[in-house]
Amino acid sequence: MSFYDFLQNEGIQIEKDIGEHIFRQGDVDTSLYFINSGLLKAYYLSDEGKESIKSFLSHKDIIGSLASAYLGEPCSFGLLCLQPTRLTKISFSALREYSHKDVSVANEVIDVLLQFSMKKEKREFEFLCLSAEQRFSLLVKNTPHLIEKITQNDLARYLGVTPVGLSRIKKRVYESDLLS
Amino acid sequence: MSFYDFLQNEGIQIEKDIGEHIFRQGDVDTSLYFINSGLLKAYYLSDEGKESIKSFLSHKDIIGSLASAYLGEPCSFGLLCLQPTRLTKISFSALREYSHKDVSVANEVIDVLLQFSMKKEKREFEFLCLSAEQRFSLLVKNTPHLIEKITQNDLARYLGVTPVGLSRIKKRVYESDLLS
DNA sequence: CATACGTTTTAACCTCGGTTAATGCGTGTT
DNA sequence: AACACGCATTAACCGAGGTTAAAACGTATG
Repeated sequence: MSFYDFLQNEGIQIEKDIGEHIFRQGDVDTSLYFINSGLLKAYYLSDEGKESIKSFLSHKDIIGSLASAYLGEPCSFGLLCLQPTRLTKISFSALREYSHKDVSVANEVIDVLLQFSMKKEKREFEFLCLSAEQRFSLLVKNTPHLIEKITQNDLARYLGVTPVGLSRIKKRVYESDLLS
Repeated sequence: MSFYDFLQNEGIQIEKDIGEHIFRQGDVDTSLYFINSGLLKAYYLSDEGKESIKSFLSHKDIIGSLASAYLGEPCSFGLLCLQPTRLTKISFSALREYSHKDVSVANEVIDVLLQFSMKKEKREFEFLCLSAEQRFSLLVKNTPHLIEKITQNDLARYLGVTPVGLSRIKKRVYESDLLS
């Protein structure tokens, strides 16, 4: 038994179109979602209406609200399709039950969580140690394909600046590129 | 068999004094450390000499470089004692071996990783969505005991501002508190 | 006591990014 | 073709925080 067998056996296939939500901020959703294809954004919405993007998700990513699945809290963020998306929905508690019975599934879950933790540590590092301009340049270097698929509004809200701010950053970066 | 049995049986007790390092940025260290007592800071040092503090660690926290333990990379941050500290050092790979043999240990590791992931997501949220002033106010509210133990220099580098900046933020916050 | 060292505050100046608003640029849609 | 709508850029103004340096505090240590 493996994690992917679990996905096959226990997962529910879901298809969503552009603009549709998987869940909304404030919902209780105790599922995890494995993305087969498409593109989504996980985003926070403040009381004042300011949107901030937590992450973009695509093929092979796994997403869900841990606080909701693990603690039963309402989701602190929403999950929205930017492209038509096929996902496999699984129950977090069912996965935990399997993990208690099956040591190899448990260890695959550990691997998933280790990958996830390292990803979050990397983002923490970027916010803590780098400027918005450095975060932008790094993103251009590391995931140029992603940048082509999303609007600059969304890219800005992912980097933690406004669209106006990102436009200025781009101008600075590309002008200094011309000199070198 | 439980995770704490593992700590007892396989762990090595370590004592360190103020100013001593557990490991330095750039080292390869494939251990995890359980903190019995004391206080540490995990911190990044940039090429230009700028320090940024990733986290403060104390009683019952677990720390280690995942990238180093899991992938064998050099540690991207260092770990330094701010108070005399007693730790239990365990081998990451030994823990992984135990997890492969013992389903209950594996599931405790899952719990540890879930807690860790939620902590990192919370910090991501704070950098992405909140101002330095809001992060400071939240820290005062949530962990007032920590603030008494560390210098304002370290607090600033944890919040992602300079000590000068934090001094201004404090002044603003306390002056607006007087009014209410 | 005197000195030295680290911490915190304050001040002056500057830079980056936020805000608002106007303009221009696609790309549908009717 | 005309219009509307969302996206991107630009400009003007503002504010938060960075930088540098000085001053005000401790609190060790000789």
